[in-house]
Amino acid sequence: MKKAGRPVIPRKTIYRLSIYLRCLARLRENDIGTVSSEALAKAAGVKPTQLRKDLAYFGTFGTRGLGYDVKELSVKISDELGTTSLQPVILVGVGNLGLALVSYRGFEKEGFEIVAAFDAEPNRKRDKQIKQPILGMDALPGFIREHAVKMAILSVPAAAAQAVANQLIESGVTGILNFSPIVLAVPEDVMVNNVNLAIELENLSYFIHG
Amino acid sequence: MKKAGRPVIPRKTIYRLSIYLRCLARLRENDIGTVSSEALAKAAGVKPTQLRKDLAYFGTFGTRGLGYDVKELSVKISDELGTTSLQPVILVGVGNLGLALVSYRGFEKEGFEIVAAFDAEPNRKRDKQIKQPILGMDALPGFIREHAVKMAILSVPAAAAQAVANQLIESGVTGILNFSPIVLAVPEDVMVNNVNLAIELENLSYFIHG
DNA sequence: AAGCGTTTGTGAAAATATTCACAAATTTAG
DNA sequence: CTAAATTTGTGAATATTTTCACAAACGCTT
Ligand SMILES: NC(=O)c1ccc[n+]([C@@H]2O[C@H](COP(=O)([O-])OP(=O)(O)OC[C@H]3O[C@@H](n4cnc5c(N)ncnc54)[C@H](O)[C@@H]3O)[C@@H](O)[C@H]2O)c1
Ligand SMILES: NC(=O)c1ccc[n+]([C@@H]2O[C@H](COP(=O)([O-])OP(=O)(O)OC[C@H]3O[C@@H](n4cnc5c(N)ncnc54)[C@H](O)[C@@H]3O)[C@@H](O)[C@H]2O)c1
Repeated sequence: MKKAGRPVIPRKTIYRLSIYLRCLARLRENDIGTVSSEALAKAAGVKPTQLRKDLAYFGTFGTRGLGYDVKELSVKISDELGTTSLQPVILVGVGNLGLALVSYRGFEKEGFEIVAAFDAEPNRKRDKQIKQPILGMDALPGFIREHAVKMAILSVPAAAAQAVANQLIESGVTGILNFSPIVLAVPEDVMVNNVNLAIELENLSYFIHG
Repeated sequence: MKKAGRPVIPRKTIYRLSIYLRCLARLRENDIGTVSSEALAKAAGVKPTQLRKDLAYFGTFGTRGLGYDVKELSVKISDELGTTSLQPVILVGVGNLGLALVSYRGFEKEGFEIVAAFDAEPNRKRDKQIKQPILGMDALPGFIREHAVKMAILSVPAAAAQAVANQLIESGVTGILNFSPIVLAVPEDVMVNNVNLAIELENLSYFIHG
């Protein structure tokens, strides 16, 4: 679960490293060679000391008096996050949301590729204009094992989510990005990241009202 | 920004209250009248003490020896979150993702209604089978003011996100659910919740690999 | 090559968040 | 009605995360 022989890096730090990586990418696009912790932190929406502390968990990359080399820091963070090679991901549930996700071309440049989609009714969905194959659920276990897929996006209705999650885990998936509005019960060696849009709205609503 | 005259409730607690509310809803569907902190915490994926501590921020609702009344606790949490009345939300950017969100019928039962959608090219989108009107960006400021809209879902391309956010804020929006993969710069009385799917995948990837 | 200005890296301190431990309240069984 | 069994609510203890404060390191200018 954790990188062996290395300090345990807090979950929140890992999350922020992803943000830094995206800010650095934009600096690179603008041909900016070096950046100070102050400038990068501002772009990422955090405090400079937090940025430096985050980086300190896995190395020292800056030059005092100057700042960080944009390209070098990008590579170091990528290395740490393990996003240097393209990772295969599958998606289950090609409905309204699933289709939008499968069509999205933005994941590839961030290191992920949705290699196949699965649905209980694959034939109804086959006419869609997407490059991935849409397969039936019977093909799921074989595909996962054959392609050594470790991550899945789950966008089926809430009522089906736990059952589908069980199938995924059974076949070897250990990371699930769950869009259905329920809390999945999973073994502790499986990690679930929930994206619950109603909760995000509710949260916003609470904090913006007096 | 905060509820006046009440204790400050941590952001993470507010987030979990939303989760408890959804677990309670499912208990209600199953006609379960009371629940212990242990059972509810298990359903929500947290520890019982944390659940009790979270509730303690804004009241005491349980009966010792018995647990919580499911219906009563639901109402109390809803009250606290302010989700007792339907809130209007607008969406800007009716592309692949935006269309899925606008079509989604699940928000209403959670207290939110997407009342209108906006796009730079509304006419190209008008053939879609959705109940909301799709309007041009020129109609945005008027609509926001007229309907006193406070929250917006932003699903435009990254390159347009900051400019659109500025327009929203200018017109009176104070809460933005941002799907574009950039960090928005906003005044401090405006709150942004980011949903960045690539980061969620990256995060999963980190923790599942050894 | 010396001095100045800048910016990093990091222990220590402060702030937050979680968990523990247990008294108090209440139900249930007898 | 009493005693045993539960389960809450919460102060105190831990753990985690963020922020502070400043010495050390480096580039740049002269
Ligand atoms: N669409 C949104 O904007 C949105 C927003 C928030 C949350 N969600 C959640 O995301 C999930 C998907 O939403 P949606 O709007 O795309 O729903 P949808 O009904 O459009 O699509 C669900 C898809 O899952 C497939 N499916 C159903 N049972 C299955 C099973 N057992 N195995 C495999 N596939 C199965 C269906 O055939 C369908 O294609 C839901 O849980 C929903 O609550 C969606
Ligand atoms: N589709 C996905 O699954 C997905 C996943 C992760 C992130 N995102 C992010 O969500 C956002 C939307 O993604 P998408 O796939 O729906 O993109 P899209 O290109 O399909 O849709 C974008 C829509 O925004 C409209 N638009 C463009 N500029 C505008 C402006 N200035 N004002 C108003 N409307 C404007 C376009 O007309 C289009 O309808 C992007 O930022 C993308 O990076 C999408």
